Amino acid sequence: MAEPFYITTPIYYPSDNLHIGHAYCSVAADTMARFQKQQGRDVYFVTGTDEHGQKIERKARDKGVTPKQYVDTIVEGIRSLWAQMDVQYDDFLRTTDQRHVECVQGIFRKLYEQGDIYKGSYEGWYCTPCESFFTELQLKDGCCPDCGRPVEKTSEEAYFFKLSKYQQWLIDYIEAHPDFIQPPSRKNEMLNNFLRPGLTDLCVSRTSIKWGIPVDFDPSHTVYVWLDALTNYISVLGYGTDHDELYRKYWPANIHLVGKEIVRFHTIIWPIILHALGEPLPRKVFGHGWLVLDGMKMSKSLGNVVDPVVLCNRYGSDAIRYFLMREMPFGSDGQFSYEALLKRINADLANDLGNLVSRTVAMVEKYRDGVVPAPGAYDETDRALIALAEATPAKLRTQMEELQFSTALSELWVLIGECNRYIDVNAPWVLCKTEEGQQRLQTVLYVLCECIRYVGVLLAPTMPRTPAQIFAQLGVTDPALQTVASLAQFGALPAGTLVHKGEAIFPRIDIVKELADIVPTPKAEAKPAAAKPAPAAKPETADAPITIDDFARVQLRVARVLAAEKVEGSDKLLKLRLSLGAAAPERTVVSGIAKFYTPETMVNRQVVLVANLKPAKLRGILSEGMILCASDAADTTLKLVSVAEGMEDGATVR
RNA sequence: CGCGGGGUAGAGCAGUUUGGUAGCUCGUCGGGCUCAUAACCCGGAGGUCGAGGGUUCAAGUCCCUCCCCCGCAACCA
Repeated sequence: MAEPFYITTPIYYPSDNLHIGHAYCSVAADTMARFQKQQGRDVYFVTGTDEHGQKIERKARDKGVTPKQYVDTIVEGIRSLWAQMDVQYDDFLRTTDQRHVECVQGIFRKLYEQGDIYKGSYEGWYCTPCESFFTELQLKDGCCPDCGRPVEKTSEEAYFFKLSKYQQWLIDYIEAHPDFIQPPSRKNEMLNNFLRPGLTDLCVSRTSIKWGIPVDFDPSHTVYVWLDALTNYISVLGYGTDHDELYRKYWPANIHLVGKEIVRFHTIIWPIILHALGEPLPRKVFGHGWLVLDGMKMSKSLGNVVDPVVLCNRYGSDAIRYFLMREMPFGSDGQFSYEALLKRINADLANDLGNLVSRTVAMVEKYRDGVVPAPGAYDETDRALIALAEATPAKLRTQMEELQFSTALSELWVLIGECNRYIDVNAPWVLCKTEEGQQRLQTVLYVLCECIRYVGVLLAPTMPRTPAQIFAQLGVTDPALQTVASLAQFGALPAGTLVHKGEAIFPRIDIVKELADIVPTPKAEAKPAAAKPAPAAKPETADAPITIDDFARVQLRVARVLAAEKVEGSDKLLKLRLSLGAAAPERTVVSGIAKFYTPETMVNRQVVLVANLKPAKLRGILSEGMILCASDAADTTLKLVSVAEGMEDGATVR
């Protein structure tokens, strides 16, 4: 009876298409699921979408569709993304599924009946036009963070979950189970930051939000976020129904894989919910890091999201999966850049792996008519390589159990590297020339083919498609030779196997050309310029003439100031809220003009904005552009650049 | 002193738990090879391990002080 292994990703919020960061998490979960399956475990892997809430309600309204219609479209895209990336889940839970709705209602009722949920009132700030509640902290400058208009203090009836009651229990639990929260640094963060200072009870229902699961015994209330979202991990297993076989088999989960920003909910709220229900806790919550772009988090509003679909179409999902799992240690943040991606593909996949396969298969064809020869007696170099090959599966296992994907892959690449070295040391092209060399040549070719078979098998969890290509070239058709079990002892590959040289499995990419190609969108343009190996341009002096193309790279736009205020703690800076017309998102720009213009005189004025300037933080505020001004040499006078009347907001300046 | 993470070769990172000659990948320079996807193999250059002080025979690694970056503080993986 195989040991069960239950792994989950977070359920993603389908307010928009997913980006490469989401793919990162799902690929990791899928890789782990495939790995465990390969090890013979009975794996259950679940993902899904968290479809309720105000943001989606509003997005749908803007598009003139129902919330369900809206998320249906997005969810379709998500599923096709996972199909494209070979994320092979066993179940996909949508929080709008009837099974989930009933499960959540049942849990809510049970917690209410046992007194862990009680009715109280929720105080917050209400924005009438947006029909939204905000907490004090969410407000921007005391106004609605969405529309910038004033808000009023209101309260509404709401149900609360008694987190505080279980606080001490949870502290004790976390301390007694040091592996529960991974990586360990997150554990301290949770304890020091939230648990020890004390928990406040969690608001679990709202009357002002309609798009959600109704509380069945009090239908004016809608179940609010976390109680809805977190329970997906058990509702998907049929918890609380008559058909809870899956639940009994797979719960508690072996791993909840989550992003670092939601570790808190998964290690505080979720355990307490489960404990209150009398259910066991997941064995491990692993908070992975983020992919950052130019040192900044990816986000829609910054326009720096990377679309995984584009990447997969261009380079194949295996290459993207490999990059994601190899490039950065799991658990900490990692830089994403196109340059790093392309370098990885060339160096590791094309040069090391792909080329190893081609040169080996080519030699078997050239020297042995494509037939894998039988090995003779092994010498020192053979034995060293064989020992390495045989030891590699266990090394990978050790790393994978710790979710160290990157280290695991680098172990595998040690074997690949040694194969390449082995070829050099043994020089088959010399052996083939002499009678005495023939026997040796056979051994060398055999050892190489067998090692490559090892590589193919071990690659499969990370790269589901590549092994098939490798095996096709090697002539390995027997499924039994594609399992980890077949790696127990070196030499399972039968002599006499017929190889087939085919296309390069990872063709080299011309990085310079590709970089110029891949980033044509205006917003993204500024970034890779830095990454590009810029043909050693002499440091241009300010006086050197620029071409019209150089100038065209600067996007100048007319913008209207919606709001202005002084930046606290600075005597030079004004924080401006700008409109580029109704179609474009509003922007915040911090400008050093406070000594010359008061906030009041700025409002409703039209200014000229450098729209594609790389965002920068000034006094902790993200400034998304720059306002043009003229000033004299001594900076004693400064005047805003403006356009003659009658231009609409957002107009281009050139 | 809100909490947490980080500052190691041109770039990106490992090493810090258990102190003992500073390592990996990419780039760069030189050499080798010709089976292979201008690839592969070998070698070199390049670091006062953020700063200062301390403990020690010995500190990137332990202790103290300081500086700088980043994240979090009720819902962006």
